[in-house]
Amino acid sequence: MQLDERKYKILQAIIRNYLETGEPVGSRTISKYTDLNLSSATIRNEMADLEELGYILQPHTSAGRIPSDKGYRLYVDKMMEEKEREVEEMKENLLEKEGKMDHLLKQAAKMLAANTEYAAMVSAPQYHHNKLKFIQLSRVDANQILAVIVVEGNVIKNTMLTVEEELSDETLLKLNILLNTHLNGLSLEEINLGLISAMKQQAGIHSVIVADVIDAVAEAIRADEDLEIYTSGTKNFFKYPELADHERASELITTFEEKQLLSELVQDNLADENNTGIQVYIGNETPVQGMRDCSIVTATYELDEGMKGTIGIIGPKRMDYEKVVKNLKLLKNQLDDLYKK
Amino acid sequence: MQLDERKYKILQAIIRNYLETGEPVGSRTISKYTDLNLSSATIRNEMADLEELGYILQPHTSAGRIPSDKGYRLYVDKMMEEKEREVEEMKENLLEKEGKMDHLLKQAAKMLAANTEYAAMVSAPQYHHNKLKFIQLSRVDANQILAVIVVEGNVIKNTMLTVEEELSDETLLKLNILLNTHLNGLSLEEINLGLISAMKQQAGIHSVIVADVIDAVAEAIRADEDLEIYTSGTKNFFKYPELADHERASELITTFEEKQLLSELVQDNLADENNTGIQVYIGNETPVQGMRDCSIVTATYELDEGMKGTIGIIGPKRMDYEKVVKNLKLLKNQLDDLYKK
DNA sequence: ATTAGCACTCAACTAAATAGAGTGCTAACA
DNA sequence: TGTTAGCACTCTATTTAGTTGAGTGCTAAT
Repeated sequence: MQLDERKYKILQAIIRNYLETGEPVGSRTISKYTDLNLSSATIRNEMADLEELGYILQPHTSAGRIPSDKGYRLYVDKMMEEKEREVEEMKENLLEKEGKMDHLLKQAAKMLAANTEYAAMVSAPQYHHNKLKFIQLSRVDANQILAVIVVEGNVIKNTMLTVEEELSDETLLKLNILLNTHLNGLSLEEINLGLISAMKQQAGIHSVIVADVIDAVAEAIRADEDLEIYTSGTKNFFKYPELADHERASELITTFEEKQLLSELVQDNLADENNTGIQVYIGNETPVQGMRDCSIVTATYELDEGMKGTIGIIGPKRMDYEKVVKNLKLLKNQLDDLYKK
Repeated sequence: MQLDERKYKILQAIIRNYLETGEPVGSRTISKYTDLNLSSATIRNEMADLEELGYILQPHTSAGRIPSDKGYRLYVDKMMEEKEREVEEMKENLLEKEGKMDHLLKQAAKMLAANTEYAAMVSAPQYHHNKLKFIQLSRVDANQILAVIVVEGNVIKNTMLTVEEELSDETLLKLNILLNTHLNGLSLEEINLGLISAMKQQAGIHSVIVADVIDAVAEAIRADEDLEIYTSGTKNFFKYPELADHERASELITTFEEKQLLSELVQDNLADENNTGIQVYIGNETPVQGMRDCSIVTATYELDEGMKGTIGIIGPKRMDYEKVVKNLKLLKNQLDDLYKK
């Protein structure tokens, strides 16, 4: 049996209707809803076929049909093609003031959640393949040295170092020069043991400081572990009865709050080199445990200098994919353009 | 009518029992539960009195009694006196590694939530009455200057300034000296308009940079707006049926997620000078809208150099106050001692 | 002052009845 | 051959009535 045009139209009608109501949809509804001018009996026959093909299923014998994951998948794939061009031009300016990055991203998450009425997440950009730009040691107290490390993309990291002996201005200057001449422009991979020991040798009795600074540098460049994820719109889970029973809601909200699992999702997304566009995970396709009853739609944005992050929407399987995709594309464009202006 | 010893014992028994079960408790239960050796009829009489006094109430005519806010209040006040000394000695070391502050606080929130089985919040310390310790301008790029500002308590703030003309090393050094000599050791209040204009004059054509730096300083010292609050244990709301119906849960979780209102709670708490210990808000006493059905228990911790923060538990009114107070005191002590070691 | 006893109340549960949405199948129709 | 009307059937959801049981207030006896 093949999925012909009419069958797809019926499937689409079922899905659209189910998206709205959240209730299983029956043959009579479709018969009236569509402009196919078919009786409910004919629809029933077609629905039996669609069920056999695995696109829809019945919660129980005498209920209407609901879309299966496979059904959603087909629908989404077709829809994505259509929407591709629609977003191209609508690049209004939603992001008011270019405040600090974290405020901005928090704001973005909030906006996404508000616009879509689903739960939203925004990951801070990951700094991949980054190079050291600048190091500065300054004396703050007699025994405290502040190390400021600036990495490509203007990521700044501060570390306070405690030193035993008091350092003279001259020594400090020397160390600054030593660090900058050796390390500037290098990536994490390029700072090898040979280089480090050479530097330590030159630093003489101050090699401890050099070691500390290098540790800090490593941490600043890596910055993997504290991948920040901003979430918003948790309450929207309650809008969809199929997610809102205690068991499920509790699990969902925990997953959403802990962010550990979301973080893995983001990592996967970013690791996938050829993933440039929108990613849709339906039901069991999701890599996130505890969100099997949801759909997740993500997009990857890229700032200047190879900083990549992920934005995403989490909602019921019957989410309004069109709206969600539109919103994500919009925000993705916003973020992509952010550093180009 | 007076609240005598016996009446209080019955009230206490009612509350204890209600804390456990969450169900209205009847006279017969109390008659057996306590060692007062009174019949249920007698208890009934006393309960009628207690209700008249406003300490307990009936959800409906033929149900048992539940504590009113006033009842909880009395119970908590008495309990607090008793528990005061008990915590004094138990200062185990729960906080493993002294990582960065934010990790530690996140951890603390998690631990609180896990231990108490309620929702927990931990605010990052506020830096009140803080003084400027150190300023450093460094050139990163041709047109980019990095300003590092260190405030008492080693709070560090970075700002990237973009400059029109390229600055020479010499100019930069001059500006550094200018800023440090004028501003170091001053608090926000002490940096007045006269001082600022004097500095601008000395800076000559570079007065724009001075202004920018001063703005950054103001922000660094204030740091009010981005009061960080870490939360954990949202899912615990679901453990208590009286909080878990959709309407309420949705509201609660939003409040908890948005943190705006929590932030106000923290501010109030910190502003209250003579609030050194544990604060308990029962039901309508809470300053946080949308948590009228909850109790909130908070404690204020204080790090070195006048940095204060708040930790708190949010749960149903029938929360296990004893456990909560114990846990909060413990964590408070941990945090208080953190910088003394 | 305390208590046993009784009539009364009311939420919560149970079981049966009913309604209604939806299906599959069959036979008739174009 | 594809479409449709019609009917018997299924199954959930809702309603209704009846039952249970915990708990109360009041009264009269101890």
